[in-house]
Amino acid sequence: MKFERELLKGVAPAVVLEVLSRGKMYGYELGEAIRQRSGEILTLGRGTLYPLLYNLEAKGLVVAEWDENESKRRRRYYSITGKGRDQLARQKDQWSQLQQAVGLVFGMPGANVQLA
Amino acid sequence: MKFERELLKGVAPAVVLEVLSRGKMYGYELGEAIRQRSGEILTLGRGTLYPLLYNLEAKGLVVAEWDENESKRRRRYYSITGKGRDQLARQKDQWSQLQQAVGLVFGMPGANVQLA
DNA sequence: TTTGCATAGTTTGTGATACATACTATATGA
DNA sequence: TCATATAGTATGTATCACAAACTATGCAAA
Repeated sequence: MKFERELLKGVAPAVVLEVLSRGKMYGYELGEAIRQRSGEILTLGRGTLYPLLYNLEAKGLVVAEWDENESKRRRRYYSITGKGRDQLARQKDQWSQLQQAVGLVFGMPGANVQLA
Repeated sequence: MKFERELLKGVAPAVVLEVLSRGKMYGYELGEAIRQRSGEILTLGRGTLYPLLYNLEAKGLVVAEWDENESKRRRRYYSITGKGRDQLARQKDQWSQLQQAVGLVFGMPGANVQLA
């Protein structure tokens, strides 16, 4: 599914953090996981996903480490940090609010989703 | 409500087109209408709304005309075009899909909203 | 009268970022 | 050997939300 470019903006970091909140992953694996978990709808290209990960790392929301196994192909594993979890909770809340607001404007019912 | 800056991206044009699809409005009025219709959640500043309208006009999705009444304060009325309505339908569909995809990733239920 | 507030629109500059594309490189199976 | 899938990096482009500063009008209260 090819989205209008800008539509994905803003929600992409939250999606990455959400998937990482269930366990560490390396970049490529993460891209596949997002695709599968979103019902094949969200597909982040390399040029989107990797810079996004660098950005999250720079903000201290994830930490990265190279695969300790030297013999295999080099993989960089990403884990979410405590700060990342806090940020994720805020972003999910904001997403929920945005969803509700846009639902009201569009006249879509049933956009009232609760978070934990 | 102050959203994470980027979260609003992409959906803003659709919100504007949606509100305009119910009748012509001038910029300031439109901003207030969006705020009210979204349950006071979405507030587009002048620096967001006006450039957005210029952009939609340049793309032929809306047309603008100055208020014919000379004596009053100048107001620029915007109307949605046929092309704008087509675009709106596509954008609403994309929003619906994105909502569903993100809902799946976040594990939120009830994100299956139908469009007409 | 003048002062302040709400209305109304324009313009500029900043920061952020999704994406395409091109590049290097490894593992595996036909 | 060669194609394909995997894995990560780097660069350049286009887009856009927003703050802030600016001009200007209408109206009501001090």
